[in-house]
Amino acid sequence: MALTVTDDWSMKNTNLPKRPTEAELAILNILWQRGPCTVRDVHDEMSTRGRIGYTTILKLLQIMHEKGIVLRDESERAHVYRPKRTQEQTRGQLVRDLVNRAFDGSASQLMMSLLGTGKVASPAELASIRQMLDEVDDGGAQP
Amino acid sequence: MALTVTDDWSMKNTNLPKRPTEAELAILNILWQRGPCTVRDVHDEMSTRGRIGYTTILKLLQIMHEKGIVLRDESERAHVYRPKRTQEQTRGQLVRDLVNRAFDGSASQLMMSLLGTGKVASPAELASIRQMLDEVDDGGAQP
DNA sequence: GCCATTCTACTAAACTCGTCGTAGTATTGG
DNA sequence: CCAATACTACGACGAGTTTAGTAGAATGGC
Repeated sequence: MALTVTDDWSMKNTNLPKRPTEAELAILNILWQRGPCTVRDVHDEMSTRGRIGYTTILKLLQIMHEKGIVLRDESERAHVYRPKRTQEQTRGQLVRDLVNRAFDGSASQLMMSLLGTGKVASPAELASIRQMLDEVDDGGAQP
Repeated sequence: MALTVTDDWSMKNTNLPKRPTEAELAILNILWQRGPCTVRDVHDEMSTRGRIGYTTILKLLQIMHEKGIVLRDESERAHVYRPKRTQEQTRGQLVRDLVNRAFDGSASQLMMSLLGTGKVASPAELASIRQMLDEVDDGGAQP
């Protein structure tokens, strides 16, 4: 794809993780929240949000397994799936990706956009952000 | 799609904007940066980043026009394209989308992830963020 | 006037994503 | 033991995305 925005890599990118698709992320969210799940577990959870076929979830999880997004325990008849990467890792990846694709690599511009939506106006959120900022600033000067 | 995370719609969602695809966003970035462009303008800019066909860009822009993502001035032979929505609007949309899809609707959690990447450690960026935070906090109490 | 260039439109191939049906195999309840 | 049930694997399909080739119209240089 000639349109990608030049992630600075150094050849042989065979093992770098691709970002999950929409449906994959929805499944990962359930896996992170509920821990290792069978197809049925995931499907039950999904079903509370809307109509979705069992085999659809099955197929998605099989594909995610092929891609290496999830790990599979096949020791029991009902295979048990769990995420390969942590939620934090994946979130970081998604954020980095968005910063590169839409914010010219500038994290602070993303912040600005975030604050500009008015969706973050809650005082609790602001306080939380300030605290994080302080922590980063304090311990940020790495030895 | 039963897997979408329940955008709260109220019927007749015909006019809500969908988020641009990867290639569309790349083109929009050029349009925002350079102002209204012909297909050739966009293609020339794209060509500096990699090999890409002229008609590929043409087709993309035609599709984007059909979708209403860009506006087209056909008064000259070489049609001139410009974004329909501002960069800020689109950025806000993308950020909101990511917050909902991957951060459980919590903007502050996105902040945390952003600060955790280490990519934002630049003092200048931190200062910039602090300032933004102050401004939001100050004028945040809407009349 | 004519030929090369430039532009748009049309067509379509290759690929991904999301969806699900069907088939086959293993487990289990009566 | 056998029928119902539950599970995985496989295949397929429709929609959307990205890519590009080709046709045909408009323009311009000489």
